[in-house]
Amino acid sequence: MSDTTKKGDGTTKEQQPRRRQARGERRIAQLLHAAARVFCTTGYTAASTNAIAREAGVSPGTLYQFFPNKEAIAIELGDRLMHEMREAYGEALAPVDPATPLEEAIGSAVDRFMAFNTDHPVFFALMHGPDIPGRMAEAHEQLHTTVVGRIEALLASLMPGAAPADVTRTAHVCLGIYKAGLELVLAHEGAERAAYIRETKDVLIRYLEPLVGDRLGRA
Amino acid sequence: MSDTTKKGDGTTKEQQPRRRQARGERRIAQLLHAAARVFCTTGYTAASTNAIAREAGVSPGTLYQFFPNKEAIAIELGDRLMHEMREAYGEALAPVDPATPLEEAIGSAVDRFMAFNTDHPVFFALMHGPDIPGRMAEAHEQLHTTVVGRIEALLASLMPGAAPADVTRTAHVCLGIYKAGLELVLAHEGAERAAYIRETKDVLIRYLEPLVGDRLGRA
Amino acid sequence: MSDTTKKGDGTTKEQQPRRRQARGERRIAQLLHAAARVFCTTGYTAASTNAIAREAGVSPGTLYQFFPNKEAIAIELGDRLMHEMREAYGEALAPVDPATPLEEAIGSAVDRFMAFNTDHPVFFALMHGPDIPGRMAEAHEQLHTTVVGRIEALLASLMPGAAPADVTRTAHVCLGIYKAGLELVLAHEGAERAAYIRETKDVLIRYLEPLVGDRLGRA
Amino acid sequence: MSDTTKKGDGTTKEQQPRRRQARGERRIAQLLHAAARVFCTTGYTAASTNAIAREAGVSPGTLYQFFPNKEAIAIELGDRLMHEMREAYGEALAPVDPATPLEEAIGSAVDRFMAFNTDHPVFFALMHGPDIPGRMAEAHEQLHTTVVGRIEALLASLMPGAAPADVTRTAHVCLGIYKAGLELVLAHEGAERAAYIRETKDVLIRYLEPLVGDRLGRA
DNA sequence: GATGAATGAGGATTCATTCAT
DNA sequence: TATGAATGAATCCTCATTCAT
Repeated sequence: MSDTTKKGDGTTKEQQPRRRQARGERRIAQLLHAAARVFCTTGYTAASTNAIAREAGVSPGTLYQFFPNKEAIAIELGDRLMHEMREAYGEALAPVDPATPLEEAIGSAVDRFMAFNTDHPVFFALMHGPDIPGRMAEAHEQLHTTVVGRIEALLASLMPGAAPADVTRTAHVCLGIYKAGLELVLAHEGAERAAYIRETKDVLIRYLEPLVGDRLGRA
Repeated sequence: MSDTTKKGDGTTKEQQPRRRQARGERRIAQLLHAAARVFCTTGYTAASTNAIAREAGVSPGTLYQFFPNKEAIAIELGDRLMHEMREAYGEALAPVDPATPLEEAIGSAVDRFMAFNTDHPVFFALMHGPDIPGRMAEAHEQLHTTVVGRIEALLASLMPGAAPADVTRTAHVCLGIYKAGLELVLAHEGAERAAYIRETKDVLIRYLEPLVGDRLGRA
Repeated sequence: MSDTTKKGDGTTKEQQPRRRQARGERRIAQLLHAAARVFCTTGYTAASTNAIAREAGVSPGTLYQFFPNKEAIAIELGDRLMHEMREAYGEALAPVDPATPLEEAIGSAVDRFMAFNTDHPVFFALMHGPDIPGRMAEAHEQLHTTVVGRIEALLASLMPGAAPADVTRTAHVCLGIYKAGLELVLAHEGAERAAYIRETKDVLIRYLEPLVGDRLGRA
Repeated sequence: MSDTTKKGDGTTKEQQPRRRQARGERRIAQLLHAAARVFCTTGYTAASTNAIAREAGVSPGTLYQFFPNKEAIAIELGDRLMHEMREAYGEALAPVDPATPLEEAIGSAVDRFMAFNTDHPVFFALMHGPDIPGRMAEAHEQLHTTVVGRIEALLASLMPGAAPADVTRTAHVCLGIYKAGLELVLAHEGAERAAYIRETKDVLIRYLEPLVGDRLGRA
């Protein structure tokens, strides 16, 4: 409230940008957290910007000072989520050591992602398939593209000889399987949830096994 | 389809109104077609009853003469879709002859369903996962339950010794895989689409193979 | 009227927003006036929120920024009316000096209320009996209860020995008489109106006389 | 169903009008009963013509074959109610034998009317004061006028010397008191209802006593 | 930056009434 | 007559977004 006021001079232009930005950052984080909560509670489509602002404890106007529209909130949220994911579980997305058995590679990757996604349920809301096949909202599109890219990179190291188109397709399929598994995981708890994690791994492993059959330790 | 026979009572009430109701029946069909188009264009959530009425070329009031709300439209649409599916591809959902190789069984089932679903893209809109895991709209719930039930029945014949809970879980996973595949299939065309159908089959086959390993012709 | 004092805590939060809220306060008043006009013109039941907004010269959305629904408008309007009434004619509802002759007490009370109600004809709309006996809308209920309570308090001082149930019943009857009289008063003008005020007083006086017969100055 | 059909001749034009009218009469009665039920349940304003038709088990179109609009239904209902009232309790509204004590006259009149009105709660819905003082709906207006006229006639015999304007005013006041009492009576049951009937009588008696003070047996 | 008021088009739904059959 | 389909304006209410302060 009294950050820049009551100083009586109009010349403090060198220091303030820092402050400003810091404050702005805090606001943005606050808004994104609120958005995450609202998206989780109501889903992306049903989430209203007013509700997000309310949840963040700020006015609608303030929200629009930082984001031009609802989409932008989701996009930024997705970006940050990806950053956070990379920081927390970076290696899970890194090219795999060819010596690692596929089961282990997939098992640990799924474990990490599932853990991240159950900790950050927004992810589901943002990855949630488009209402109309083929046409995704900007926000989803962006996140989706990024994620597919990472999976492609991962797969490239597993399927060295495959054509790019095949890698891309396989990546899409893997993501599809993962999202389907995630939905089921999030919809259950306890032992049942664990069972669905297990199933998701199995589906992926069995799907990929023949595609990467010529790897070390599997022949 | 059958106006007066459903209950099997030989009395056959409602003979005079048949002509009158014919118009209504047509309107209902027309409205459901319009709804299907709108659901496909905008997705279920974003579809508005006014848009459906407009698409059907009638006034909002007319829509509400036949359906109490959007939900009811989706439910009826789902019902009819299931009926149509059963009539057209009934045997695809029937218990499988144990002599059929799994690949063939799944291959033909996926072919049939994919064909049906590309012919009736609404199905995807109606099966489209809930915005929030666990909480589905009535319309989705109903269709989902029916479909899962059918898959369970199918699987029961493939996994004779399995615990019901496992069958249920497997059914959910299969449906998840299928929906993920369908989304990809609908998002592509031509050769790419065919490739995705191939992938979907592979995922399912490889996933189910070990679970039904004791079948004839597979040992 | 008093912005920050209601709760009596010396901390006086909300100092900065005062200016901001001033506009809102004005809008609320404006909306309530508009609502009063519309209620008087069309009656409470037939009044539409859009009509109220239009009358106030604002958009529907603005109305809903301040009131969640029609009911709330009526309730707030009733509250303000009661406040205003208490401030303007507070003593008319205060326990009566036992020395005052009944005629005078009732005469002056009716005069005051009639004056207030002809100045604020909304009151009638808000007090207007329920469409179905026994079932009142919240808005009416609230105002009704308050008013009956006041009358009970007044009567309690006039009928010291009476059972509470009798006092309550008498209060309801008095209010009924008053409302019936008010309807007639509002439906007429000039001399005829005055005559109806006279009649209303007479009805009340004659009804209450035997019930408070043991008062000073009347024996 | 088979009233005029399957006779194969188009010449039966003399007898049918009777039949027609008879059937029409039945329909009208049926609709009016339904309307009465709906008016009682929801109040006049909230009652919908569709609801009335449904309650009567006919289509909306049929309703409009007999009544041009909602108002007309209420008017006709009010008329019939008045007829029935006159037939059942005709003498209660007849000029009073000057020898009858006022208490008895009013007591029996109120008893009769209250009995009629609790038996026919529609009456309340139709007599229910206008939403806006002075402006009544046609239906109410008509019934109101008739009722006031009867009361005037009754009072004329009690207040032989009074000016017509005074009689009219007194009649309005009496009706107001009665309606207020009726509302309270209908809102309560059992002993409390009886008590309110008692109060209504008292109010009327005490109000009228001085106005008819020079009657036999009261001086 | 921050606030909260303001917008107005759009959503679901209802209803008195009319019309074709 | 009777039916039930059809209408379309009107209802309440929401929401993304903008604006004055």
